[in-house]
Amino acid sequence: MGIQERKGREKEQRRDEILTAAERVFWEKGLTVATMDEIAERAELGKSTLYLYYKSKEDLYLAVSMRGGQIMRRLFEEAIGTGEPTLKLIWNLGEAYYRFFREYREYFRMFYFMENAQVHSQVSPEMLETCAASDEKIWDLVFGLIRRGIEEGTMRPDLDPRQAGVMLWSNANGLMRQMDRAGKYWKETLGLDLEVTLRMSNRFLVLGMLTERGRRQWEEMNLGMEQ
Amino acid sequence: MGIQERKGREKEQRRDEILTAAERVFWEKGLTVATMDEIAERAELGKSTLYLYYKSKEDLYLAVSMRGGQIMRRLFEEAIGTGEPTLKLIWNLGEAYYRFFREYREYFRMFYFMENAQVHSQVSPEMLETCAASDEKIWDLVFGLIRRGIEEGTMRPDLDPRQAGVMLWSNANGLMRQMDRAGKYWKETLGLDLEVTLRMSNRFLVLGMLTERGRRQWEEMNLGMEQ
Amino acid sequence: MGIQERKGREKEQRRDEILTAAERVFWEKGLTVATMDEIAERAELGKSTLYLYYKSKEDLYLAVSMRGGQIMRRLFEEAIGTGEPTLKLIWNLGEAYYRFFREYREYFRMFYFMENAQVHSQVSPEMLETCAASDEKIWDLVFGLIRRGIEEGTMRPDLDPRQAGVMLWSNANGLMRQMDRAGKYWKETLGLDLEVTLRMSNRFLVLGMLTERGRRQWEEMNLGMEQ
Amino acid sequence: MGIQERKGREKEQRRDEILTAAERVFWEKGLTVATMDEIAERAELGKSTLYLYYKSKEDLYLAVSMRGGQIMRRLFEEAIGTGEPTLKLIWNLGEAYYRFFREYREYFRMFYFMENAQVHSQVSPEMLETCAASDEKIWDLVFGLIRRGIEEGTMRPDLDPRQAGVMLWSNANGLMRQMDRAGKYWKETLGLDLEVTLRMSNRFLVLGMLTERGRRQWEEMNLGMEQ
DNA sequence: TATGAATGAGGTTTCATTCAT
DNA sequence: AATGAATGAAACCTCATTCAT
Repeated sequence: MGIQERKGREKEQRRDEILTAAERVFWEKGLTVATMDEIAERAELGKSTLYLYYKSKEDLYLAVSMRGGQIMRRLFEEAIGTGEPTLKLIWNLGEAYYRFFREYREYFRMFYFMENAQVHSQVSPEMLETCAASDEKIWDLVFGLIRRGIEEGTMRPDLDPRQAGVMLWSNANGLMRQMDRAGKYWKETLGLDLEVTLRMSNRFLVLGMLTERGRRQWEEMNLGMEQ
Repeated sequence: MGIQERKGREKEQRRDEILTAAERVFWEKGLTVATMDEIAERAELGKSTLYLYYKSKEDLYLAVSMRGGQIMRRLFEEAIGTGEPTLKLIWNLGEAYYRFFREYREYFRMFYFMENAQVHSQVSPEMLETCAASDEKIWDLVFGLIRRGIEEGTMRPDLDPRQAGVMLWSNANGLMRQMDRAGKYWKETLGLDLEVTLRMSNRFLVLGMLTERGRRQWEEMNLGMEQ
Repeated sequence: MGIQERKGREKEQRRDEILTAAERVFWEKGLTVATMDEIAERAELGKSTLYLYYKSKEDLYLAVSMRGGQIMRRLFEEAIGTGEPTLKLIWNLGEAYYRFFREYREYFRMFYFMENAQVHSQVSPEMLETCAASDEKIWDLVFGLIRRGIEEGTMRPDLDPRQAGVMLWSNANGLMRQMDRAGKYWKETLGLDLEVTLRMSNRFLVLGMLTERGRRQWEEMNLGMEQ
Repeated sequence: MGIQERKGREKEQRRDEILTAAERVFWEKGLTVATMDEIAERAELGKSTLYLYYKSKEDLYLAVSMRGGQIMRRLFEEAIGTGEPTLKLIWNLGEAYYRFFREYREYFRMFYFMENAQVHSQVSPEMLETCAASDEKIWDLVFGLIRRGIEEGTMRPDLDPRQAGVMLWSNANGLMRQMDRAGKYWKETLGLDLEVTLRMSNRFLVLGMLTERGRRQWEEMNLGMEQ
């Protein structure tokens, strides 16, 4: 039994080492250019050993991605676990996503991959499912929060919580993509700080979702107006 | 003289045939999986002939992409050339982008590619420049429109036109990505039509940008409330 | 008739222009790396036009080579047309070859090509024949000279003129190849001037071919001892 | 331990098999015309396997070449290891080179390749170095022998051993090239056996290098006069 | 469990040459 | 005579993946 356990631990640890090696390579080269050879070398393992742990390069890529997903979820949970009013928590959530974007940019970029349906074919179904599950948990955090806002009467009762959630999320996402790709250009050539833009758009959207009471509460908190 | 012209026309036509063949293959397989072999076969040309017209697979991909860019620009120009009030034109622009998304989905997807900096290295500088120029023209349409709104006093004077532009564009983009990737899931599993969400978020954002006068005008037009 | 002539002249001139263009490209890149495209561009002609004048790249290469052959023959003829004693003329011939090596190195190098029988297959029979004819003329110069030496009693009567000729020629050739490939190395690293070596070996060979009378005459002329 | 060893042996053997297959193809087709495809097929290996062992076609070519170099060195060492007088050994060396030419003609031809600087660019630096080292060892054999002759007073003291060496080598080389390319022509059309010429020229050169004492010793041995 | 070795399937690109005009 | 366009054949090389040990 003890042996079983140790073996299990060791195996888990080995998986982790592989992920760490893969991470670096994927971050440097991207999915296409990265090679299993290089990952194996960086992991100080035989190339074929990688296949004992992950079924394909794409699977491995997704596994690394999911590390990012976990970090994101942790940030989200911290952001909404402060005991502050619901509207503030919603704001916090946006800020947490933005922080994830700033501090874990590489993971953020890896998420692009999921958007390319054509590559999904290379991924094992199990991995896809694991991903979907992870995704769902995050969405649930968001949905739950908005549902709470509706229940307490600060958010409009005609709002579908999921609609509101996807709206906020997609908006933030779209802008951060823009920042990632061309933020430098916007700032240096056009003199425009997209970070401000991001907060502003977020505020506009939230305002659209609030009841009169919510609006008053929001203005008291003065969110997204600093700077 | 006549000969010269005809030759020129024929060459242009041949370029077009190649694009059309490439289009299909790229749409079916995606950039990575598509092969020049298959494109050549579909174009009923020798593979090497392709290289007479386009320097690399990536170049060809971008050339196809730019067909989409041109369509988009045409749609945009139509949308804002109706002589309607500025706010309505802004709305039209969003609708035009959504129409592009619905009717030219494949082109929309090709734009993903531009976001992947790692592949840029394979593209010829000339092609990149052409792309950038095309991009700029589209942005200018958007910026100009918002600037007009500010000048006529329907949009808030403290607004930076470019900030407003990128806000609207990124939001729409983010949501449409979501729709593309998982729209079916949202609709069939969650019963949520993201098209409605898209219009709603767009309306919220615009509302945030309007002056009091603009808001009244907007409400009269009742935009984004149908359905 | 006049027209015929002019056409002929023009055609000859065009052939020459092509040769000149090809020359440069071959000298810069070598046979393998040079491309017909580049040659055509340098000649300011369409690529297919080249094929009107030369059947293949290899043919063209040989045609350029033969320009070198003609130069060599001219040098040889000058060298033995001075009216000096036969032994001096033999020496002159060696010097002429060496001069060709120094001043027309690129042509010298092109001759390597002939040694590679495997490439001969790509050459048209006519071109090969032309080459052989050119070769023969040069050999005849050499043979004739030695024959004269034998007849006048300065060279050993038991010598086969052709044997003596090929001996002198191959020896010089072998050393000049060495110089061409690694002359710098011999000089700079080993401090050895292969030019001296070349003259010395030539002298040794000639001495071996002389009769007693020839030897006296040779010593009077003091050839290959300077420096 | 046993396993390690066996694996090492097997790998070495595989390298050898590849060399043998490559050898045949290169000999038949020459470097340019030979293809890795054909070599792989002849080796009954996947084409990619070749690249596991050799970095490029040129590298593989050189590796085959070096087999020839090793054979040559072995012949040379045998030739000078007989305990005979130095002058005889020098003669032996020439004979050994000629024997190499006759019996390992294909390798001899491969050496042409080294003279083509343009192809060097395709070769890995390691391979070039290995080649250079192999070359040097052979030259050292030759130089050492002549140095010995000078020391013992049979060869002229004013002679530079390296000069003498390159002289003998280049002369032999030049003639053998002639034989290789056109030996048949000389023999059948002109009735001249270049083998005799080779020995004669060699004798003439050596004679030029000898002291009076050396000359007497040489004549006693009657070298190069047989037949 | 770990891996070295092997490979198959295909990748893009090049270029001498031909053909229709 | 001249050429632009087209191409076929092949070239080298890569890499994810599998297999025998």
